[in-house]
Amino acid sequence: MKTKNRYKIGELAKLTGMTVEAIRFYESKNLIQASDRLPSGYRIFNAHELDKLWFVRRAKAVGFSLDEISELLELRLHPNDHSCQEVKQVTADKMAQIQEKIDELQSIHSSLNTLHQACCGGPESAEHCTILQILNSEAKL
Amino acid sequence: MKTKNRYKIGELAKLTGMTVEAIRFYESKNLIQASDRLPSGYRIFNAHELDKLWFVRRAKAVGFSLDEISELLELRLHPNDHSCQEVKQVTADKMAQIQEKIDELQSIHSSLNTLHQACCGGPESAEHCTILQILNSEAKL
DNA sequence: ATTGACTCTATAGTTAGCTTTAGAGTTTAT
DNA sequence: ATAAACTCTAAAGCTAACTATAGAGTCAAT
Repeated sequence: MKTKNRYKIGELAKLTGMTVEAIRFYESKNLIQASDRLPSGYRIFNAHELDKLWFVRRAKAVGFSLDEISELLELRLHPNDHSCQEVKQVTADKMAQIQEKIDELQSIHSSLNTLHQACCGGPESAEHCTILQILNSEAKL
Repeated sequence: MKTKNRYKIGELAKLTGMTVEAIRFYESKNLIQASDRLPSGYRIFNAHELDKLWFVRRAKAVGFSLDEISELLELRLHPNDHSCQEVKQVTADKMAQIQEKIDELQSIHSSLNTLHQACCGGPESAEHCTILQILNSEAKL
């Protein structure tokens, strides 16, 4: 089964839940590129660009700016050592940054969970009553 | 050892790495509150407000809006079932949302790691060369 | 063949989250 | 006691990331 490979901008919008205008905006920022144009000027996008749009959505949801997303999308192995060193460096930096975000999210998640459990008569309900108090008391462990 | 409990706005700024103006802005949005004012009008913040500022910083870094952060900060157990149900609901929703973010971050992290390893002669360097290709190939596993 | 849905470019407007500016008073270190 | 550093309010300005508007052309279904 072959997957479709020519999408008009409105189709992309429906598939990704973005607006047509947002997609044109991302194109103007070079996050994606129309793979073709009809004689009328209509943009045509291929499946690869659709994948990129999904990536943009996901990366945005976790707090990356469009500039950072652009950097991630442009990361690619090249067959020479110069760019290889660059990729090693950038990936290492980004991974560290992402790991920090994961850690933050996990501690917020765990605080929310404590709050959730303490609801309606959990054993901690007397001592802990806000996210901050939980974050602080957990930090002391 | 008692921890300090009266901070002027400039001290908070130094401690948290925020600007004085940003802190006043957060106060204007009710994310934090001055616990006191000097006769001169100078704001005085206590240690609890300092903790809140740190929370704001961390939550912002993982993509929460100030409105969402405000919601999280206001979450607290109350001694009646009505608000308890609300807290249960809100915490459950936020936890699910956070878990999604963690999953996104982990898949991006793992793609970056593959890219990182493939650099300079890793075994995958021939097949995979961008984040997207890695994300896609991993999705197929 | 025509009409309704879609797309184009260009430009202006919007919202969130700050930053800057201006002018005036306050604190603190010498 | 005075100057440097800090703080105040109010209002305007800025950047990122869109959204909306206008006017014109295009496509698809009847």
